[in-house]
Amino acid sequence: MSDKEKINTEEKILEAAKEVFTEEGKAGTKMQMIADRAGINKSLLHYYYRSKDKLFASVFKFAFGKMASKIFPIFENDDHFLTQLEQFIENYLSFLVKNPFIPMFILSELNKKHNNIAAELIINSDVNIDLFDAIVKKEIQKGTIKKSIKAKNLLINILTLCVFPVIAKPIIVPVVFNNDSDAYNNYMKNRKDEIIEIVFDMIRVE
Amino acid sequence: MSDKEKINTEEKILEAAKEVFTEEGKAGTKMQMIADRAGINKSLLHYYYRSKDKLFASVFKFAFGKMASKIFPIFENDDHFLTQLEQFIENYLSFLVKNPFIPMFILSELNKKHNNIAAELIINSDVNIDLFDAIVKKEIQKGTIKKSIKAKNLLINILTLCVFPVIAKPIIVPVVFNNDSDAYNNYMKNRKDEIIEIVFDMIRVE
DNA sequence: GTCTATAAATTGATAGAC
DNA sequence: GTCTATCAATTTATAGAC
Repeated sequence: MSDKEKINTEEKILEAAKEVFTEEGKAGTKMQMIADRAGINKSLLHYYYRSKDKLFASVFKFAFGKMASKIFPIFENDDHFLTQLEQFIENYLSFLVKNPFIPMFILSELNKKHNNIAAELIINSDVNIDLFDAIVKKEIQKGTIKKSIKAKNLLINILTLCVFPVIAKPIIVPVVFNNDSDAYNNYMKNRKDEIIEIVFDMIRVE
Repeated sequence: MSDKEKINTEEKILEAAKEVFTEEGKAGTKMQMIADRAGINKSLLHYYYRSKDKLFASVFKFAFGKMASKIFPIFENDDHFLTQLEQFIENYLSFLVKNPFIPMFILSELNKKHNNIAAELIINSDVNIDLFDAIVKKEIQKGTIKKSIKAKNLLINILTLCVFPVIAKPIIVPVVFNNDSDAYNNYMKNRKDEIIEIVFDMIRVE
């Protein structure tokens, strides 16, 4: 059999594994579910990925990498800081709405005591906030944002405001919007402008 | 054997189940773990709670109830709205820091497609935001807060700012604070004042 | 590479002695 | 009420035919 088809099967497995793991979590995922979703035999999962742990590691690594890639390179262009901020929030929110299970999956697995695999992958990643730190410092010197702003706090607040309404959807829809999904969707449609207003108020020079 | 000891065993099981379920999730929890944590025989779990599903339902109900009880009655006194807001944020944050796994547990289980038990318990609960809605409306009429404030959005934003830094701790500590736990703890110590400043800025009449 | 068959271990749940 | 023993089902993983 050709190399091309080998790649296809391996890819099919990984795609199916991404779906099932992110939807059901590591412990809730069974190898049979992944095989069914990929439309192949269960044995092939082991042929390509050896064990459930190794397949999970691949999926978690991908999910965290995708999340990080959406967050960290966004301030690498030369636009005005406020423009960058606005672009980031729009871009990140749209990513989250399209991939609502990824942040929940990452946070949930990291909070489990019996999942060292996930925690170690984070520690061994080279993700950091040095770039964002430097940009904020520069903007403060330029006088475009409030002097008391701390980069770490600002970043956490921005991510907070974007992520939470997505992962809390199953509780917001019934409790806040009386099971009216359209009301929630409409709320999320306006969320970008709301976040931008809040964040701009945070950093505005007084 | 006396009624008193019966209650003690049943309680011991429930306490152990709360710990294990919230830490490891439903699928990640094994009945043996709960028995070990409670210091009793595995069979007793079934004697008192019939099945894993029923025990999970008890724990989820408790967790959601505890969370709701911390959120919703706080605006039922006659204090000034801003004072109530400040008290709520302080109270809720301190609850979250003491019970960091409860919000993650609730959100994680609700986001799983194969967990109808959790979703149904939410739908059948009578939690709603009518009271908070009414209070915000009244404050707008009194002119103490901005006219354009929407109660639903305000509530989501407040909860967002409180909950996220707690559930995202395992990612904030390594990525934002370079594995410096003390820096994170210090950040959380100042979090109350930071949230209050943000929220007051949101609702301030211009 | 892909399948069937099956091993080996785990786990939820029950029976029955005390 | 609490324990030991055990069942039955599930699930990860491997062996071996094609």
